[in-house]
Amino acid sequence: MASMTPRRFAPGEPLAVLTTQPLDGALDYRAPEGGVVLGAFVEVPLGPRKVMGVVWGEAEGDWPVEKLRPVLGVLDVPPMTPGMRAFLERAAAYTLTPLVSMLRLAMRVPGPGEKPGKRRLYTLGDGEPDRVTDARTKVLALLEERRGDLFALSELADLAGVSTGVVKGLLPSGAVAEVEAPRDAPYPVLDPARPGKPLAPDQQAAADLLRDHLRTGGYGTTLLKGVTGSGKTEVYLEAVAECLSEGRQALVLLPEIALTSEFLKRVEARFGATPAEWHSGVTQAERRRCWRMVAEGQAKLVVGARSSLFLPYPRLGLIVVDEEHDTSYKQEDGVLYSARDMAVLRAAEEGARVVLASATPSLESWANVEAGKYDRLDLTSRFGERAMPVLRAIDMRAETVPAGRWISPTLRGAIARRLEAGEQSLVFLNRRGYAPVTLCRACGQQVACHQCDARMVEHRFLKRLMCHQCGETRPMPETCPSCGIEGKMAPVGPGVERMAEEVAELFPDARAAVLSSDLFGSARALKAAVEEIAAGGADIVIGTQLVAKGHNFPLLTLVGVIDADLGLQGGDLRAAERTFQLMRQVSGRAGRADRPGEALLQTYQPEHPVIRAILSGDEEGFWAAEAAERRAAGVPPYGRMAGIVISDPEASVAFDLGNALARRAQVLEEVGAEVWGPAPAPIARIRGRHRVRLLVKAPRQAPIQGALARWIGQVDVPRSTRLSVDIDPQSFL
DNA sequence: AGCACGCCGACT
DNA sequence: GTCGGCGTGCTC
Repeated sequence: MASMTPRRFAPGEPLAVLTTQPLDGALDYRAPEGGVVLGAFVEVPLGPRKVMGVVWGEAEGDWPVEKLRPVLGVLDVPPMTPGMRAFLERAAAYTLTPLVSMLRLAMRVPGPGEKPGKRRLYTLGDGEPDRVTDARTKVLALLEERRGDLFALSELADLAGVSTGVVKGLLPSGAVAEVEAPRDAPYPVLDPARPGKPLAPDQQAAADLLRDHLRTGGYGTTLLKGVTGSGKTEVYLEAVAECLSEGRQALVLLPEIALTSEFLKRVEARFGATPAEWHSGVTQAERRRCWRMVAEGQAKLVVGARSSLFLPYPRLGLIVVDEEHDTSYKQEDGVLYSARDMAVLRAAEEGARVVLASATPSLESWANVEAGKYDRLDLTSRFGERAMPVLRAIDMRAETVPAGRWISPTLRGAIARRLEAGEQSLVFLNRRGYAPVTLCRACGQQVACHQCDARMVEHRFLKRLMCHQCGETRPMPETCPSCGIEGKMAPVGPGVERMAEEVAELFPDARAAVLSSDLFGSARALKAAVEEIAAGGADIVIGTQLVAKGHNFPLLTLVGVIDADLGLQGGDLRAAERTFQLMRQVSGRAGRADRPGEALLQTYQPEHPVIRAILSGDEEGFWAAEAAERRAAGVPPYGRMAGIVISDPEASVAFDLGNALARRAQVLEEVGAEVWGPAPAPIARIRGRHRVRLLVKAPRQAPIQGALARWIGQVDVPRSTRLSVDIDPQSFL
């Protein structure tokens, strides 16, 4: 393991280098002058170019030794550890992803090999610009919004959508400041010995157990389950503290960037300093610093998105996956992986502990506990004796709601009572935009996206129609695109923006606020809005599932769910689980110490088992029933599945390949797997590419990856065609 | 991924 | 004749 002296290649000795170029595997080179160790980050010649790679092992030997070119140079960063290399290989094998794609995830950092010298970075200055132009305003607005961040020149120009000249032009007036930043400064030291918040008895017991696990050492996974407000964070921060005091590194994964700043504050309160941060919103300068300090073992705690699993920790002791059930942990484009599963894989390679935290764990984790693979810790008392909200269904069949309206008289009355009492209400609808469908009252046609097999969604706030598949927008049409008749386009169905309109009509004197991801340009703007609402800046909040994710609204005592049945449609394998989790999460937003909350679910099927399980709060019962159903059907987590999506500009090309695969399913049947399809994917066209899907279902213990690789290896994929394999798919689009 | 090579159709 | 479209193949 890590204690062994690494294999050293003498100058001129052949070795294999894995580059980030999309080649099949590693290429052979000669070790440079001075030699090189296994795992070293190197620069090698590839054709006319210089590319980065990692010394991966002994030479492959399939290329004439006399033709080998020497490694150009060794980068000034610690070599990749054996644990990291093993993790990338296992992750590649598990997800059926080329190893080089995995390596790319691990090397997504600007200039890892550059010497840590000084560089010029740019930030907001205190001067006023001598002249104001559109381009200048863009730059200043960006810097204003991201006050405190340091940008590289080209990065700043890129993000603002201007040329570098614009930024330079703002320097003399002092509106933009140039700073000579020492590159890659170490992070402030976190102090695990600082006293934490006093813990309730059940929190203390859980924290003690997690600390014990870390002291014992070795891999293991614990499911930390606790209702909203039960103090899961305080508990796992104790595990982080133990990890830090042992001199090992810890990683906390959060499902959404918008949650990081609040979390960073809690870390600072606990450990006296802010940890390293890694997600898509972090600047290049900061990414470089983080990557390097992690590699050197100086960054002890990283808070980040799923990609922070691929940072080069030399001494990883703990990975926390907060809100482990969250679907955004599944990467749905590019490399398809589940950060929750990869966290377990990485920890197993590093001999680290995993804590999966959630109020509503995934059925996968629940089943792993049942199977004895994971430990389970429960936090039962709600913090400050906060009671769980009262949950009730509103039977929509018994309510009278006019056409084009969705708030029932019962819900309306409940909101009115909260208004009188000076308390907040949340109107929840998991649908962005104004209306999900726009149709022509003359010909009945719905407006569809040109590029995708999907309806355009009206976003009245943007005054445009938007495709939720490809993001394309176009102006709201006056005349029907199908029949050309004017003035007959009509919105059908509710979205949050339309709910805001209804709320304004029903409660004209109330202050209403809409929280939907597309209404905020940045995580910062969203956070500011959330904070204002939490402080009492609105009486009625209208929100999408964004509001279910960990934000706290202390004044909120009522949650009204407009359509509790929404998630149950579509027949997705996880529809019941998702609805159950979402409803519990969103209901958990209501209530506070001195006033219990209430959650009202508008439903047309109050007798549906899922709705009844949500209302009764019988979680274990729900899971047991859901588990029994999945076991009987042989689907995850009690069976393996893989989704194969074939896409091509030509529908027939995609179908031909799908049929060719279906005909050669013998190799899959040999391991007990079945193939379904090909069939048009649920979204049959995205960005002009026709999509065909096959589903593979196999028993839980079947060696599915090898069989899939052999199966797909039998066919030739045309250049224009893309074939992706999704092991353990979460959504079936 | 890049980048060169090369094989066909519209120009000087 | 030859400029340049982008399909095909190669990189140790």
